[in-house]
Amino acid sequence: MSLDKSKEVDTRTRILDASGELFRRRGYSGTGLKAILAASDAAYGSLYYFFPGGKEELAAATLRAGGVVYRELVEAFFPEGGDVVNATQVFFEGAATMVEMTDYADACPIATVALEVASTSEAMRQAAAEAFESWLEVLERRFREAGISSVRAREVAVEFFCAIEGAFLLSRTLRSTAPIVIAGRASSAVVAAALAEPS
Amino acid sequence: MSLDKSKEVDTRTRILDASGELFRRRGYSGTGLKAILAASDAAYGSLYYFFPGGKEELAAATLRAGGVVYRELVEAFFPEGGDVVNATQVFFEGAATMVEMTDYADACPIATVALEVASTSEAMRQAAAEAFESWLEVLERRFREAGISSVRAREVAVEFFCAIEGAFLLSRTLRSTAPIVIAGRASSAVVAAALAEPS
DNA sequence: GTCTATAAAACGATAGAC
DNA sequence: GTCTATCGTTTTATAGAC
Repeated sequence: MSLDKSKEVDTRTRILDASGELFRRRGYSGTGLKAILAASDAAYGSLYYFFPGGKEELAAATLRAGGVVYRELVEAFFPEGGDVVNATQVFFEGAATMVEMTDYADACPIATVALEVASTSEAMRQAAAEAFESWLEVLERRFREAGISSVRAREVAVEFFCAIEGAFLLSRTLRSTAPIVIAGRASSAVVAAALAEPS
Repeated sequence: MSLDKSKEVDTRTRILDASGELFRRRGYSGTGLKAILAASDAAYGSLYYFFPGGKEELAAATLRAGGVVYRELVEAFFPEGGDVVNATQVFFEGAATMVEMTDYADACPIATVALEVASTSEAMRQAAAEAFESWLEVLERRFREAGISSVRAREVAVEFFCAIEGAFLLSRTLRSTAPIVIAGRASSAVVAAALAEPS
């Protein structure tokens, strides 16, 4: 950490930013190290200095970084004590806007790589699992705080996750935001119904 | 077509079967042609004889074949005039069983490749989109026949799709069938609620 | 239709100078 | 910490015999 708050990002961060964008768009195997180095304006030497484990270690770190960014995004949309039904609706609307603005390129930072490596790399699978779990924990906590029972809060969080991830897949494949809009309406209705249940 | 119904499958079919399994488990870029040829006991010459466009044409054909198989699976679970609420429940239960039996390797035959190529190959993206659309059409028709309004039938079909695909992703990543069970209960409840709506 | 040999490029990874 | 040169392998694709 330097003392002055200079805005220049260090090489490690530039590599992680570039790999985050490329892995999410083209997948793990579809992204070459050369492309990452070109996009981050770095050299092979730097990559293997920061990530001695090579491509796999870089990808695991990229999954963790993407997991943190997205968890903070969920926390921003679901502030403590806020209206979880409205937050759900607004979250899906924001997701639809992001997907459309990036021409259906940027959706979930984890999903593509997670499906690729789930059966081939245990280290990467676990990094993806921890990212997903951290999102579910935030949602579950907010739903519980809003008055939903502990068991139902976890279930509603899982349903929320499945809805947005499935909608991302369908949206990017069909090149339409309609699935995200439909999944958003359905999810906010699910949250509202869970709130109305006897606790 | 030979006159006798011999059970030996032709080379083209063997290649498509092998690519279907490998692409779904390891993704498009993660699967080499050599692995496909080894698994199908075929030679380079045969592959380029049947698929002159190379890997991309093979993958597009594989996506179409997987789309047909899965559409027929949905049709088998949703027979004409059957109980769509129960069919939804049983479909998710069957999905959970399949995922568990294959040690979390086989879920959706399209999803992994669809996410990989959505932003990089228009031909493959369209093949995946047509597969997904064909599944949605079957579900939508069955929901309409069961008395759900036209607009709602499409929405419920999309919600069904998002739930199962999101659950597949989470299930394979966490190595747990719980997300599929939760998504199945939620989806059958959604179908039941749509049936109860005034048409 | 099938086979092998091989081209040509891209891949991940390493070594060693600075 | 960064850079380049390079190794060895793997990749997709083609050519030509059969």
